[in-house]
Amino acid sequence: MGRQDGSTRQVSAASVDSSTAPILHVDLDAFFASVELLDRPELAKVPVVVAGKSLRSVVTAANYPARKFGVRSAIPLSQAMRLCPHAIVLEPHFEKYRHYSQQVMAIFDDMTPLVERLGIDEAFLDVAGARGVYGPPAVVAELIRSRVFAETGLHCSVGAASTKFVAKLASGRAKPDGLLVVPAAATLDFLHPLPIGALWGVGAATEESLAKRGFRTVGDIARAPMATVQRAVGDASGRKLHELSNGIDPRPVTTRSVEKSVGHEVTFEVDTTDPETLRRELLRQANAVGVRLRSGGWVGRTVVLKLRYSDFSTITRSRTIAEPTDLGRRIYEEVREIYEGLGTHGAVRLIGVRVEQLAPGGGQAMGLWDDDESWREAEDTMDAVSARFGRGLLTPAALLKAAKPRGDASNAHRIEY
DNA sequence: TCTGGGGTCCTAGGACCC
DNA sequence: TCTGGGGTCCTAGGACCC
Repeated sequence: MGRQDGSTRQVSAASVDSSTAPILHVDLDAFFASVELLDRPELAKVPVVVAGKSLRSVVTAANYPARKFGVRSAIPLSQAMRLCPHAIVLEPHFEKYRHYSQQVMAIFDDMTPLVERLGIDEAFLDVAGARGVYGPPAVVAELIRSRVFAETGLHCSVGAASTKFVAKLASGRAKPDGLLVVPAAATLDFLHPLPIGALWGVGAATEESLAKRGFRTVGDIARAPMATVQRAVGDASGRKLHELSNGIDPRPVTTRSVEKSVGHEVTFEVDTTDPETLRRELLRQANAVGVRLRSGGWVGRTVVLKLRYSDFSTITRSRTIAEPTDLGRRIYEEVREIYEGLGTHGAVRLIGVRVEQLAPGGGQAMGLWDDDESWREAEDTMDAVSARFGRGLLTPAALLKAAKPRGDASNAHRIEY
């Protein structure tokens, strides 16, 4: 606490004028790891890593003791274990994370109607209108932080600023368990010393291409002519980076946009060339995508197959169909045809199915097969029915009975709902 | 023990239409 | 007198974010 940084300060709620910083970015600290530690408080002070149990998994979260060793999200678990051999590895429990996420988001919703969720563990809040009820932004921020801890046991950090971009940077600076207010007048002093990697949309590749042209800090970008930046990274990104560097970010806090695509993908434990394995996986994923389309009330027009080979090279092949669909069966047909059209190929590391160009729709028939996948399809169907009509109306057994009469495995069936 | 799974956005080329 | 330009859709790939 009490970090000093030019004209911005990590503050207690009362000590700084936050009235020009009404955009909050709230970010839960080491979220997955923190949730796991609620059940294992004895591990709080030792390095803890959350990662899947696959040999090929990557770190999904690391607590702060683990980060001291250089362990970060998205690095391979094997690398994490080299960096920190005594780290405790815990398996993720996504249901639990969703539960805590909902609890925290409900607190946000309680403070202001202008909440923009950003994934599972962060959100933007516009609290300009909350002043009359709760006070200025810094007070609202501290209220949120204390409520989140009191009601969930989780710590979060908050950045308060005049724009979304600066608020997000500020919350990162405030971590862990802090609040950083950047008043509007302090924005450029705060931004310009930062490395260009701090800019939204500047990852490893862009950073390198900008570094080659002599850009090191956000201030360097801000002072350059926009056209120079655009030549380096393209028109759209160039304009965006130049504007962000000058503190310009007019994006409002908006309550959730619509989905644009739905997909699933899986990395095999061992690379495979077996067409049967690949087809089976495509069928499973196509069904899962269909279930999610139907439960969301969407139909999609473009079906995408994704393959990653042993050497990590990745291809996508897509097809746009005339009649949008929400049927796993239909998606599978397309994706299988695309796959068959590829001809021979090397060993496959990852396979995925995605459906794009979503539009509202649905309520069509759902396909069922009389093959080995029928049980799974029936379960998926149940999920979709439940999502629409609530649980308890039909049992999977009753559904299967309707779909698969009297041991006759030769006919395909459909059920309408 | 090299590299997950969910996404969004942008670019670039070709087809096609006017 | 052999080649323009704008707009839109489709496809493939890549960067990036959480």
